[in-house]
Amino acid sequence: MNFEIQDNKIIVLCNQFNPESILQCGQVFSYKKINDYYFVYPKNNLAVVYKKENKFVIEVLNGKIEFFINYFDLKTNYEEIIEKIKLKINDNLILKAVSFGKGIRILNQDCVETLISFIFSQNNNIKRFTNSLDKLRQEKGHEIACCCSEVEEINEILKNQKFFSFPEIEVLKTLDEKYFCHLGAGYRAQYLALAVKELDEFFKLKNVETNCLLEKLLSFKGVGLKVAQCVMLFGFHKTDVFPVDTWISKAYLDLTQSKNKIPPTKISKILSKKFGNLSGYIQQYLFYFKRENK
DNA sequence: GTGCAGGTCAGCT
DNA sequence: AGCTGACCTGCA
Repeated sequence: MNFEIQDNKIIVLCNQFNPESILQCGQVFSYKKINDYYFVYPKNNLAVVYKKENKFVIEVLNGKIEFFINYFDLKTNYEEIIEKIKLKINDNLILKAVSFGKGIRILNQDCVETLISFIFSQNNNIKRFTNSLDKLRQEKGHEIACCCSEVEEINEILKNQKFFSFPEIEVLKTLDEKYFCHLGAGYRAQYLALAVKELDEFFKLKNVETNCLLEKLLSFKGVGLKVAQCVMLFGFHKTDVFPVDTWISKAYLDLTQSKNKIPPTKISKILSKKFGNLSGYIQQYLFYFKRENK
């Protein structure tokens, strides 16, 4: 077993779990690191992750234990995935990236939250659009109530720190272009306004096959291949896609030791064909490695 | 001040 | 199909 449950806490027993790399590897924006505590607030849930007696603990402050077991993908054996990667790949850079990103897991995030977040992210800087997302939560979500932690330092932090839920679909549907402009979305505001109108239909796309899902996502204005694949990987756990952003483009040049620019669509095609359903995992390792070692 | 940022679209060949 | 320029705007 990868974990055990004690009251409202999940004690992580496997090695392949590191909150730093999980949260920093580019898949998620709904977290905050305060001192050595990682607060995560997907949808309307709240948990704090920290180290205790050499083990990581996920303390659930609001929400169900089951929700966070699924969220952190704790039932998947990442040792096995890494073994498969090592068997299949002999490339030095990728092996280095895998060892650097030890403890990365692909979260099971809400597809709506992922879609909205990644539309915000296009051609934007992280600071700016995470501010926009925080503002969206504050204004259209609600404050997440939380129970007392067993750690006194966490209770101290919670005195001054509020966390807000991601707005419900019913609320998102009412937001217009003007509102998204007010959040600082810039020209993406119209994309967001169009997207929220289709959320009822979008939400039903679970269990839809990869190609069909991709087609649907690309039909949204403002969703290109990169955002579509991020939503597929992070919001639908489709691990057979390889999102290519600026970091992966750079990593690909290292990988092939070439200096000519190659179109992202082409890179994505080549890499997903090569790595199959290991693509998503390898993408995360490469992204994290390249961004942390600029 | 000014150049950029986890891409995408429209308008070309 | 494949390439190119324009794009909101807060932050460094």
